[in-house]
Amino acid sequence: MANIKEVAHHAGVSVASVSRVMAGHAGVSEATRQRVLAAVKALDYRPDLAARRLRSRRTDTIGLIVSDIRNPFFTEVSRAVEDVAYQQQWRVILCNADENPDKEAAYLDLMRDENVSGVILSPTLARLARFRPADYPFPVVLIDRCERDTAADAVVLDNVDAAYRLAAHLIENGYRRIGCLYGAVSATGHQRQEGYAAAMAAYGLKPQAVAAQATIDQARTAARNLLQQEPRPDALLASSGLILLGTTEALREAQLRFPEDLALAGFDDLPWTRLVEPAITVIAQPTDDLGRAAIHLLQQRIAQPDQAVRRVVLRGELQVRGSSARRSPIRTGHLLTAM
Amino acid sequence: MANIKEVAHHAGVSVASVSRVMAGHAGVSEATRQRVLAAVKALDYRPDLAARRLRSRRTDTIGLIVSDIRNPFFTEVSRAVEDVAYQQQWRVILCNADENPDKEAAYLDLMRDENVSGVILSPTLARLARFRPADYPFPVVLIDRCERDTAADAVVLDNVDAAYRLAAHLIENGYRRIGCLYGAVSATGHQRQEGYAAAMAAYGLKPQAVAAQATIDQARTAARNLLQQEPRPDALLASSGLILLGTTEALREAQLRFPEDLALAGFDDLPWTRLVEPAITVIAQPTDDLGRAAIHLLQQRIAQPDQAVRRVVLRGELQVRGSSARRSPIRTGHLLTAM
DNA sequence: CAATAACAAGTAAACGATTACAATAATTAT
DNA sequence: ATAATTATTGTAATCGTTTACTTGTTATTG
Repeated sequence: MANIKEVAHHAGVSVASVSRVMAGHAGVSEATRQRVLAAVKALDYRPDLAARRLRSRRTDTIGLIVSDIRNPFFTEVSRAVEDVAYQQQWRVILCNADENPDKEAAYLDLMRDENVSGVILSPTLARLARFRPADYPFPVVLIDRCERDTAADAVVLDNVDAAYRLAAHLIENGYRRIGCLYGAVSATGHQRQEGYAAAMAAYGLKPQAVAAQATIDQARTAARNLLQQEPRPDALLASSGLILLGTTEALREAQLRFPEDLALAGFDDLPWTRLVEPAITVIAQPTDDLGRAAIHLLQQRIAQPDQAVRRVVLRGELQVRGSSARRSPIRTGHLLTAM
Repeated sequence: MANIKEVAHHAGVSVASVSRVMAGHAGVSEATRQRVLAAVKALDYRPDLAARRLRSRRTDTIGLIVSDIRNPFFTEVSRAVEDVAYQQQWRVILCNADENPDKEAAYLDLMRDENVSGVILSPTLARLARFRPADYPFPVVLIDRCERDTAADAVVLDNVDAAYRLAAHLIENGYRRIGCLYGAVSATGHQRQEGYAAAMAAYGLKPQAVAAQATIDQARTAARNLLQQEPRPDALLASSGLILLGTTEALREAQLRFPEDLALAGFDDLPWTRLVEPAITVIAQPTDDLGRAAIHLLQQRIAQPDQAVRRVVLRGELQVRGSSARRSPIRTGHLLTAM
């Protein structure tokens, strides 16, 4: 592979001129620009990124640390992030921390080693609790998870609001003993549980929330337990796509039909929620917007390290489907007038 | 951040010794090793990767180019690849080529710029047709797609065999007019169609295959068309998870029940295939093994550039479920005796 | 027309590691 | 005890860029 010296020699100019042309800098005449470009083409020259990064001290690389790319929510988000990044000639290093604080720490160290320009992070509960941007040698934008008092750039769903609306929808459709399965290991799960509890309280109902790991298997087990309760819940709210999946499996297993035996609703508008019969009522998350907003925030922070901290809060969209269909009119009517 | 010089000075040794200790090379006494380690700790030193890569001319980075990470098959594979890679201190650059040859070419150029140690590639049809490892400045391992005569390292499913078994299963369960929806843009789709056609031929049945883009929307449209045919197929075989999803949507839309109105079977054992009722018969792909095998092949190729070309062929596992349940005994008995 | 500004192009010093080679010290062999 | 060998350590060149600074030209201005 040709290097900058050979190109310079071939074009009859100095290496500085070649560098300037490659970087698109001003201060180079059209004539030399053309000669350089010709030489570049003739020699099939491409600047060496390692050398460039060493000298310029910038990598144009960002880290994306999520819990697990197999979680459809993160799959979508990462795709959005990568699309924007590559369009702007940035590289993305994707890492799966598996909600494991040690792994998360290891990946953050790796980001330091790579001298990344910035990181988009979906933090574990432990890290989020004491998160301060100043503790990191690079800009960080949080996604999906953020507490009310977190002083950091972040892009999140309004989880409390979304869960509130989802629970309120169930209540208004006549359900009373609504159980909630929420993710124990993330701030998001807690906030959704909070929104659910608030809705229950607003309608004078007793909440019954059960924490579960955000995996299909754990959710299935947790749902099984909830279904053993006496009296059995008449509706179930799942705080994420994976938990909804596990919960639905538990219902199938117990041969319970929705909405006849109990209603079902959850988060994340995944294709399969429209395939089961009846289709499942969900809160759709704007994953694409979320990913794009995150990388844009990051870019702005990189450009202006001292700008004020920003938080982008996105609204989830309630998709009403058959799984939460209105209950027998007798009870429903009663509630609606009581409101 | 401290650099190697400062560490050397702090430890009272030369930079060479520090470098040797960091690289874990032999030829350094235990005494100096300890002094260096102490200095490293004291100064919180981490070697600069850009400098190391520039000088050593190796990046310990691999590229992973797939069509779309949102395709669950690739989501799983990439997760497996990343797990193995990070364990060995390698970096992964993930790229989505969207079955677009131009994008694919752009990403391969990027791999060259990054001077990657190797690439794991799921090639477009166009590239695969004239694929020669020697055309690339880095080792390449193909995944998911590979022709019989491709002279390159590859890890693939035995697609023809898997599709044959899936089709044979339908036939043996009494179905006759079996339609096949296969991915038009990938070698995999074609091979699965081939296996399907072979099975149909073996049983003296007329194949009816329809090509579709491997997206949910396109598959739904294609399935609609197939369902319009007279006489209507009595079974449908979908050549990938996404196509199966779109096909299932089309069935729901047309209010057709499986297996009563027609049987259904496909590829990829995704969680939702067990959630619909009845559950769907599928070929499960060993995505984890596939990812691991790919990165291991790549490592061996990097270590021994001249070793013989290898192909790893994995077997899909048939998961029989309700969607392909045996048809009315009259016809079935007839066929089984005829075998 | 001289003085000054504006612009183009070149020179050479970084950036922070690795590594070939030389030099020295410590062992072992004779 | 000396030579030969081996194990450590240090010196300095090198990887391929970017960029501050210098020099040389050309255009502008009073």
